[in-house]
Amino acid sequence: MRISELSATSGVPIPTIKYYLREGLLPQGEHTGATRAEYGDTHLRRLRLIRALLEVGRLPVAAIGKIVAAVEDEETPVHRMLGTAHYALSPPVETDPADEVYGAARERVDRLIDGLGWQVTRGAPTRDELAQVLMRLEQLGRAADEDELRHYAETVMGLVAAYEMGKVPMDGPREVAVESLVVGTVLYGKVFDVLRRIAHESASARLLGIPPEPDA
Amino acid sequence: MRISELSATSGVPIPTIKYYLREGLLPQGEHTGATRAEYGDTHLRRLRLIRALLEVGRLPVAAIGKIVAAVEDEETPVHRMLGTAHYALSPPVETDPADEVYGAARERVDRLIDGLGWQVTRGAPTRDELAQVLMRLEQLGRAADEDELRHYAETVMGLVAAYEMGKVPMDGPREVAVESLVVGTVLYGKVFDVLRRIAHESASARLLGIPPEPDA
DNA sequence: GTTATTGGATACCGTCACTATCCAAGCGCT
DNA sequence: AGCGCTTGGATAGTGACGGTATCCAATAAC
Repeated sequence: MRISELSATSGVPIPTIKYYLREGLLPQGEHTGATRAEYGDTHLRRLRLIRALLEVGRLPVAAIGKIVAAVEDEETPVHRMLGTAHYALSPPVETDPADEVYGAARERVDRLIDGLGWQVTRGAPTRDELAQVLMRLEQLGRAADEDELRHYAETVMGLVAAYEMGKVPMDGPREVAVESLVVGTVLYGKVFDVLRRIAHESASARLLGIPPEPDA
Repeated sequence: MRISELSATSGVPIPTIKYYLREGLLPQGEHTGATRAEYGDTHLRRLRLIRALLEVGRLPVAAIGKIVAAVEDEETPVHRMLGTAHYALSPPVETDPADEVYGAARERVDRLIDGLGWQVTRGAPTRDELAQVLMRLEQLGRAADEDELRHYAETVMGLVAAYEMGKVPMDGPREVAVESLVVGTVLYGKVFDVLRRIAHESASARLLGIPPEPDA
């Protein structure tokens, strides 16, 4: 497959593909001459992954680059690789660590995780991410109830996560494992988010007694 | 409160506050003279809302503008207002409606919602949003199982949404209702998302038999 | 009267994800 | 061999977005 064909099949313009190649998101094609290179199914698949992470997950190109780098470095053990990929999904949280309000929120997060008995690194960026949101909620007068959080975490998220992780093929080739993990995290994350918003609309309509739309 | 004080208390730079005023995200202060205006708690609160939606929810400024406009237009009935706010939370999905693969995904979404008996407008952007994600999942060979989706939707999302909607004070002033709805949708959405990713890490560590970190 | 601040208008900036343009080197067809 | 078209590679430009920076005349406060 030449680049023009790759572009046609994927729907991604050639200059954009070149850009991804430059940024290292997409591996180089197999050179068959000074001005010719051959692309295969891996490239098509990778391209679809990139687009999904960009458009659905709204991940920055740099983060996708990190994920890809972790996959391609054969030295990295699998669990480190999964960690890298996973952490690249957290947007960098810029908060003054000396901020008191933030510190309190962060402590609540640590307590929550410890209380659940979950095995999560101290330095996980997700801890800060969650603390950040809890802080905002407090500032807006809608602080989250700690027991409620714990309840949702154990009855819902724990099960969901365990189920999803079970689907990741750990024994196959490493890039399959990461791709599976990342796709699961990002795309199913979106699925849950949208389902929740759809459910909101329905609940709202019911609550306000809005008559259902007649069938078109 | 003058603008400098508003800036100091909120941590938002003065030029940025001016920018929000220009864009209509923040209502004008009460003019007490040609070169003086007074800001109150409403402004501080609104400012925090804006920052939360921007930084946590990553909503575009234009979307926040729409939400604010819906609140401020007293003509709009409450359920319309909630709808506007809610729909502003969906990023515009640009997909060729003639695309066959997409059409199939969209049908699955409609079937799912009908099957659940949920009351959701035909034109809801969330339907397209979900269809889009399902399509991507298919393209990546990780198509969602329809029964599984239905299961999660009814046992988890339905309950969560009904619970959260119950917290929105419908009888108070309208802007309180919208703010509550929006904050709930966006910030708790993030809470769930992050909790899920944290749970993932824990599940992954367990699955791979990574020893827990010693306490620091 | 002097100094500092304000509201308001306008122009500019940095990041990000592309796009556009060029170019020389082939490839393939005649 | 001649010729047009595509390719890889390099470099520069673009448009959207969320701010910043600068200026200004009109005051308010001392």
